[in-house]
Amino acid sequence: MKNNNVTLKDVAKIAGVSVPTVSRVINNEKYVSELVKEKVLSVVKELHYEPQWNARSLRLKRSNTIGIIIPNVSDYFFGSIVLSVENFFRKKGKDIILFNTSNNEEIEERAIKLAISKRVEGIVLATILKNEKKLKNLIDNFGIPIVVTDNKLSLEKVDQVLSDDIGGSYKLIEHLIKDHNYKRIACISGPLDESSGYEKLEGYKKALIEFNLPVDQDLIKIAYWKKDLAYHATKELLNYKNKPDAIYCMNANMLIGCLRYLIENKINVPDDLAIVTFDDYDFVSVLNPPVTSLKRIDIEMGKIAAELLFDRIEGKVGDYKIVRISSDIVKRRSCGCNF
Amino acid sequence: MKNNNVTLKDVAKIAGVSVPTVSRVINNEKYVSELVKEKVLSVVKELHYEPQWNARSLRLKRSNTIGIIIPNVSDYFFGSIVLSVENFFRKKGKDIILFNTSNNEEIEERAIKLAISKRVEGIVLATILKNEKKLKNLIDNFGIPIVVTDNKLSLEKVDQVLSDDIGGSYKLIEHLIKDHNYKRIACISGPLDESSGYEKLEGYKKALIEFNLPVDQDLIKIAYWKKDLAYHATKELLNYKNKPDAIYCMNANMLIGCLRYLIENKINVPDDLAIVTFDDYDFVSVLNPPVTSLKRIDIEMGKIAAELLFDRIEGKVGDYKIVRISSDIVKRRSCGCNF
DNA sequence: ATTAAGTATGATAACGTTTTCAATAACGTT
DNA sequence: AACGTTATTGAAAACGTTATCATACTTAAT
Repeated sequence: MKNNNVTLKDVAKIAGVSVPTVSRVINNEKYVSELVKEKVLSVVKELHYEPQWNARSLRLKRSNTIGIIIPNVSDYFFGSIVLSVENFFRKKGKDIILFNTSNNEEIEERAIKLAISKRVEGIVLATILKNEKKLKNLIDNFGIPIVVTDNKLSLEKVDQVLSDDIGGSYKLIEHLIKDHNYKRIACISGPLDESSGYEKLEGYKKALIEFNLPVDQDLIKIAYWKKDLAYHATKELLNYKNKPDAIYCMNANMLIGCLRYLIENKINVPDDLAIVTFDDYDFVSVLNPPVTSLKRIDIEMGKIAAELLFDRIEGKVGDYKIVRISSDIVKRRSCGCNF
Repeated sequence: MKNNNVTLKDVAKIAGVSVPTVSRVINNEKYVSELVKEKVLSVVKELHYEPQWNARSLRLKRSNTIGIIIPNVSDYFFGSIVLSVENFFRKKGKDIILFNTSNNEEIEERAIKLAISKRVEGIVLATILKNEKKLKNLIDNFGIPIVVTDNKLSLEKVDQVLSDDIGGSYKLIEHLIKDHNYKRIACISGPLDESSGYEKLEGYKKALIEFNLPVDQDLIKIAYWKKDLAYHATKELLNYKNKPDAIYCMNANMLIGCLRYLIENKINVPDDLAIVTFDDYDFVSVLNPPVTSLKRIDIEMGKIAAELLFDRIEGKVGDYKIVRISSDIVKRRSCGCNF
């Protein structure tokens, strides 16, 4: 009864037909008699035959597999991306093979090569920019469809799905200034050599400048998307003689670090300090007070990335796109709104 | 310069040697002369040769791939499991292929078959119990190593890594009763046909009984791990004439739903109502007030699951284990503690 | 009745590897 | 000088599929 590697040959022998005939049956091709079909299917069932994808892929030169390369699945943002990419491609009958890079450029490079070696049909890639040159080489040499997300790359021949970081930041800061009259708005930032950090900072500055507020370098703390660094950044900011009256956190991790300091030090939001953050993960709305942020677009980004990749895999030609997804502000009490 | 499928044969031809020789070089076998080795490696580099895993796997009868089957990657718990399993097996040179089942039994069954069809070397499975019988068949028929996590299965021939749900619940409720004298403790529960729901409820009841409190069915609301159902459950609970004085949420999603209702209705924690929850994800500690919970063990569970699976794959024999991981309480202000 | 077209099957080759196995060369030992 | 090792290589087979081709049998159309 135990399978442990039944092959077409085994099925063929017992069913008393040839190997190609069995293949035809399980692939539902025409030109198989009803009689044979039934016989074969019954043997397939009896032996618990399952086709072997290695062999199939080798023969078909098609792996039916998509690679997804991200820093960390358990991150709020990347988890969602993986989920929606998986959902999309599962429906298309393709599998997802997952690579966590832990933000390590060496691991990322190995991941890309491995993915290629596995002959994935395409890659969804959230890259750290440091590999840009190597990545260009890989794309040129292997010509595999890649969709980039999260960080913008200055590469041709890839589609990109990005959030409107400049616009999003701008909306948040504009709201703080225009609707609530905050004047010293600090910013806990991601690294500026990643486009998402750089552009979010651009949006922040743009709003300040537009409303005639000074851009004070002391109010900009780079915390590399990390909780603990954000904690320390918050501490520094609030130890200034001339304290900020609002803090903008560029991602959820840093929001958590920031809040940890505020709670430990019993700083009241929004009375002592306003808070806004970029992404609206579900816990953000149940913080006390709920935190103003931008509506989530991660699920949508994943879906669009998957669609673009699928089109490329199917051979659709055309210019490579950079899709920017912008998002509305969700006003909540952390900035003084009364919702 | 473009690769697009360089094979050993191509390398062999240009290097002026035979195919097996190239194979020997890239696999670092002995009995290859230095001269040939150098020549071959230079051609490999020049042509950007990457070995083709399909062919390799077919020949070696080894896929170097692990399947991981879970309801939802972007869930706090499962995201962590996936992360630690990936980390472990990546170091062992194995890939992870990911299946989201969306808690759908049909999808789960297909996922298991697909995984087998891909000849994964083992499976980490967080299953919904409904497939238990089919799962037993699959295991019997294919004899593939499986480690089960999250929910306990009454199956032999699998290792299991579970949290100590009874003990954990007990600790939380005990704390509420013994240290803070709460008397009407409600419970927002997962479904009772999953062991994690059932056992958490057992722990809850055990504590009540032990401290001579009645088990009031009206205070037990099943919200199927979902935010919105937990929201409604909370609403119902707080509309009773005889309101609860504390609520225990069995997972993070339901905590979020519960908190949403509390915030909307300006219910003060812990003055009006105490809250405890099972898992200590990072946002739990920055809620206002921070919520009492049990220390996270998801990362550890993933690691242990991976280790057990690896041992089975390597052929280690021995009794199948059920590893229970228990976890300490983290006391915070949501239940009246003063931390 | 002859032919053409369609239906049903199997033999053979191919996908890209690795693993025998055999052949040859190089080398020291007697 | 004959021999046994050991080192180096290649030819051929195999892994489990699917595609191509050829063959044989039906059926329908003339």
